Amino acid sequence: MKFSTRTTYGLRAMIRLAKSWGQDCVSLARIAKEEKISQRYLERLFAKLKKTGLVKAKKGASGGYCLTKDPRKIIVYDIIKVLEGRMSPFYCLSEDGKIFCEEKYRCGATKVLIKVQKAVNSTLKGITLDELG
Amino acid sequence: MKFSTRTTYGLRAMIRLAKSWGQDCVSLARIAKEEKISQRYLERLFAKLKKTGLVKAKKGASGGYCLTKDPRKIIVYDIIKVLEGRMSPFYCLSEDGKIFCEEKYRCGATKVLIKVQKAVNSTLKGITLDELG
DNA sequence: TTAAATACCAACTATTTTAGTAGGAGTTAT
DNA sequence: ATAACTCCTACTAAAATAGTTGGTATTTAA
Repeated sequence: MKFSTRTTYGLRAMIRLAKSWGQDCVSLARIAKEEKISQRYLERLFAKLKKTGLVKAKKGASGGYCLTKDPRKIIVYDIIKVLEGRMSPFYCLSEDGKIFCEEKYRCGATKVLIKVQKAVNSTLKGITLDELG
Repeated sequence: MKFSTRTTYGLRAMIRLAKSWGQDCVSLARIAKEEKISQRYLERLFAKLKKTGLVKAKKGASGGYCLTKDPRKIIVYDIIKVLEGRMSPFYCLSEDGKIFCEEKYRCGATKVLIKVQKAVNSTLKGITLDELG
């Protein structure tokens, strides 16, 4: 059970943006260099983050990305959900904890997974981006 | 972020053994049939579970596996740890929460991972096998 | 107005992990 | 003796992860 590097990379990049909140955009080239992450890989991650409205982009020279709102109002759960793609600990659970599998009446394992999911989600929902600087 | 099928399969099999606690061993052929899991795959999972002492085996005809102790005393965390192989949410964390990565002083992401790890572990440590029947 | 810096788009690839399968050897109750 | 088991090691197919590659579009700064 683990998070992918996407999550860590993306979080670190977002933390970097939080540091420059209220100032100019930060280019991916810069973040990539500072955080030692592949720029090309970051580009792909930021495409997602932009699509969901967590960041906005400024094209052209001296462009880059910046947050769309105050880092104190950005919930870490929302970032990780985008990066990780799926926040359910297993296939028979949806993100909000609903059970898919037909055999639910005899699968005690789902009981465990539901508890884990709740614990993880409530943890992540209780952290804001600014706390990570 | 998810658990592998190993975890679900293994948990279900362990729950099945808990059901027969105090009685005869249960063969993998039977569990595989009842739970609709590949027997060959279960064999491999049980090799691990046996190695860590969670179950014991009885060879030969009418043999099988059974728990080594009362399911009320078996912690789900210990089962999943064996099955999943790694309980750390990311590479730079060890199972007990220690930080490996050199860049820890500037990686706010680890703060998140540590919290998640604690939440998951304490959840799993609070569930015993008998509760899942 | 041109050149450099940037985001943006889509496809490709290498590596690792997952989820098994296959073949057989050793044990034991009946 | 034989059928029902565990047990051991290696192999394989599919998926996910972690990137890379090549190129286009847009904007700023010189």
